[in-house]
Amino acid sequence: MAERLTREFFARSVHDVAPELIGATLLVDGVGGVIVEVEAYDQDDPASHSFRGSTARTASMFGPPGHAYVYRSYGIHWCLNLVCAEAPRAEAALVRALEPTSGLEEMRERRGLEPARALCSGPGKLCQALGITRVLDGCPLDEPPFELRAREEEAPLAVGPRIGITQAVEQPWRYGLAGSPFLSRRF
DNA sequence: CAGTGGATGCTCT
DNA sequence: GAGCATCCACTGT
Repeated sequence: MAERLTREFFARSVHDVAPELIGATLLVDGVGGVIVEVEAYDQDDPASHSFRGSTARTASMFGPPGHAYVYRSYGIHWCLNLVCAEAPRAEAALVRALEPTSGLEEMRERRGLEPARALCSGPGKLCQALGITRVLDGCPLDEPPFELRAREEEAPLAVGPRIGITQAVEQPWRYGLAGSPFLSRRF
């Protein structure tokens, strides 16, 4: 059985943690799958929510590592981040896509009938499929309802620029499982 | 296919 | 009151 990811794993630079998350398993109440795409955001990054300091919305990104930072995007979607680095650093990895492996029926109930490759292929989609909302903002990742397990083997990485941002567009801080059909977009 | 625009709510200026 | 770390439906090839 793969090792559980604890606070110590996340208490490092997001630029070290993010690529190691590819291939890890993320479950919420037993529903989820294998992480195939993440993006790194650090505090010196104009595209990061932590760039302009702590606010009510971003407080959990400034909290201890190994916790969730959940925010609403475009008024409609929820997005899940895994908080990295020790305070006062504020870094996080945005989980952008999963390969669904567990609880497919529940995901389809939440998102409607879809092929497996479309259930979690985007940050808003996977939060809907896993039932992630603001309720989980600030919750520890090593306790229920979360279950987070390390990858069993090193994963072939794809790297590229991040998606949907207007600042620091050129930084290659998007990581994916090379060749996976479950990505939000091809690299 | 690719490209466009609407929905929607909350934060910050 | 603008602007979003998005998604989907709709258009036109």
